[in-house]
Amino acid sequence: MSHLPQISEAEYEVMKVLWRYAPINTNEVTEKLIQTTDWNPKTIHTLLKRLVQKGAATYTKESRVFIYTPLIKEDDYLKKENSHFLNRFYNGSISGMVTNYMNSNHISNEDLDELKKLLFKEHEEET
Amino acid sequence: MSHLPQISEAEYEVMKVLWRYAPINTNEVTEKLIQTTDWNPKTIHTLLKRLVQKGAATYTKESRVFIYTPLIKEDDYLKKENSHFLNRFYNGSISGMVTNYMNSNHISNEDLDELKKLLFKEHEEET
DNA sequence: ATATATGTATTACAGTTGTAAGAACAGGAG
DNA sequence: CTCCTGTTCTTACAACTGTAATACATATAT
Repeated sequence: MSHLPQISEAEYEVMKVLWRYAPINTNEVTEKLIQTTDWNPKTIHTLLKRLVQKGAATYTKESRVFIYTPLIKEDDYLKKENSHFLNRFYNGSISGMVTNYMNSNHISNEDLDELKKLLFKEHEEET
Repeated sequence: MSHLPQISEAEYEVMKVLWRYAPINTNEVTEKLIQTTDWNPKTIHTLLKRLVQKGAATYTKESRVFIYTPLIKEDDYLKKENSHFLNRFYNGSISGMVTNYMNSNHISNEDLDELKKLLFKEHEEET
């Protein structure tokens, strides 16, 4: 998978649609996105085109219509963004991030329980 | 504190120096940064200037030399970036982020222990 | 065959960012 | 008082982004 292209924030919104619904054509992508954004369809077309240029997605032609498929995996991309974020702000330490988050933001009980479950599971695996 | 200015990645590196060492003059900032980056001093000067323009920092003149001080708090900024990151990639859920991280990246034992400590503490407080 | 409509391709344009170079200015040396 | 040197200020410029508008091409209906 060599190295992932850099995807802007708006482009990422488009990628989320591709990851969830691909193969999906231009109009369908547009429909999905105008439900969650206020973007002009032309804008969405531009973003799709840029994603193809960057190698993040590709398409096949179904007569005159383009049908898009992502070329990079969501997990790989998230992994990259995680690392980048943690390195930038927390010197790579996820516990540093969680510490700061728990101190500065309100953490919901659901989130807290979920975290505990995660760690208990991990703990059992180790034992 | 109204709303925090948007700080680019390179500018953030400069802010870290200001947060740690302010009040600090141009040359001192430059010295610190050329140890950790390969930036030209001119580049650092530009970044300092942009931070002032954006309202992220300010300076006083000591004869011809500028002495910088941050105007925004590191914690506030981190909090903003945390939220932004979690909303963008994990729908605001920190447990989602930790889940993904634990599945995709190797987590060190130190980090894991640290996380557990954090959660146990929180747990005791609740009980 | 041709017009129409609907998709795609090209072009636009300002703001941000990375990365500096060059110009201008002021304080200290002589 | 003048010049040098170190500081700051102005300008540069391309890539990336957000946000589209306009132009072009082609499948389908008539």
